[in-house]
Amino acid sequence: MGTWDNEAVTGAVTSVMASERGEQPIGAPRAAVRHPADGRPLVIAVVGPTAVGKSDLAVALARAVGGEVVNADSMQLYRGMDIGTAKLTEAERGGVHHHLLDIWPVTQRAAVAEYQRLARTAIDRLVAEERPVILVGGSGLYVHATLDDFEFPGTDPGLRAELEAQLAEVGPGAMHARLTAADPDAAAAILPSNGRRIVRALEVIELTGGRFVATLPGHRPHYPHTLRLGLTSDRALLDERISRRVDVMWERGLVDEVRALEKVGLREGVTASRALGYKQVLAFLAGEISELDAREQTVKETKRFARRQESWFRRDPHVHWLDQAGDGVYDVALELVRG
RNA sequence: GGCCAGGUAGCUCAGUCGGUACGAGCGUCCGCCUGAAAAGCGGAAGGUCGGCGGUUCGACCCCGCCCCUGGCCA
Repeated sequence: MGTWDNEAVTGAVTSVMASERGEQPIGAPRAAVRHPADGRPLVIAVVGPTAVGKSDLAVALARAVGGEVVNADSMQLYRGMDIGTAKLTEAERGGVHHHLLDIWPVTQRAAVAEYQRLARTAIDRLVAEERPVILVGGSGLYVHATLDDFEFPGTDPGLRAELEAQLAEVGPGAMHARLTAADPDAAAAILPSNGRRIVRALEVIELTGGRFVATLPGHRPHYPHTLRLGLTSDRALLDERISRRVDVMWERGLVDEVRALEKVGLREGVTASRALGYKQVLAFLAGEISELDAREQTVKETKRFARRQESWFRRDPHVHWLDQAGDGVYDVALELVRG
């Protein structure tokens, strides 16, 4: 997210950056952010719902601490999806190096396990270079998979496609019955209506010959030197920010962006074509809904998404929550970072 | 002023030929989530059925009056 919809907190960013300017050259690591236990540079995570101000906080912290940002937003991984994902512009990144942005073509299906590998590789390298890491993003599963012990059992595209075809044919109920026969525990934990999860469970069971663990693992940190910051916001205020953000997306030319991406296969991209805003604009361009409907649905769906993000991050006991509207969020965050 | 349609959950609307509102979608709140996760799935809370009076053992459904909304006529 950019500063363009963050008037409320821009002042705070500026003040932090001003206080750092001169005494802290950008890019230089500083001893203060090392973890007291092992002396290694901190891995800072910034999480929270969409439009709370995560990206700006990340940049401010990175500058203050001489760190680099690693993206944990599933949709910002896509090349060309800029306006609709509120990706920070070069200028807004303020000279801070950002990793894992624009690495996938919109035709590529996203995969958490792949992201986990990439993110950990990036983090490990930065830590080895003695550089603090700021992991920012609202994709709960991605953050969880990166920061905590989390193993994925593997996948097989052919098998997956086959199971998905079967799901389309017989429906989730019948597939769930199969799951019950193969792995009663998994079946008990997955609702019969959730075709998606049933398919994945069947895939894993067939692939590994074992069982499918249908419950998320606990939050056992993979990196010992981690600080997790969560940004919250009053609901009404957040909803307002979301509406404004969508307005700005339209002003900035989201429709044209989608038109351009459509030419390089967005419509065929399993993951990217479902991204908030993009999905609705695609429907508009296909003549299925009006432009106004596309816009209103984007706002509505984004608000819904924000609720899901909140409930996702709420369960992580390691998160230190900060109210986005609170006085000097950035200073408070910085204090936490410096211990 | 007259006629017609309508006033049922926060919103849009179903519904009962009088017997405790089976409501639905959206919204709200909450939860689940192991290779699409900005995805996928589920649960809960909300209604004195416009107001008053009458008929009836019993009315949201019948009658009368009133109020409100939309349309038509004058």
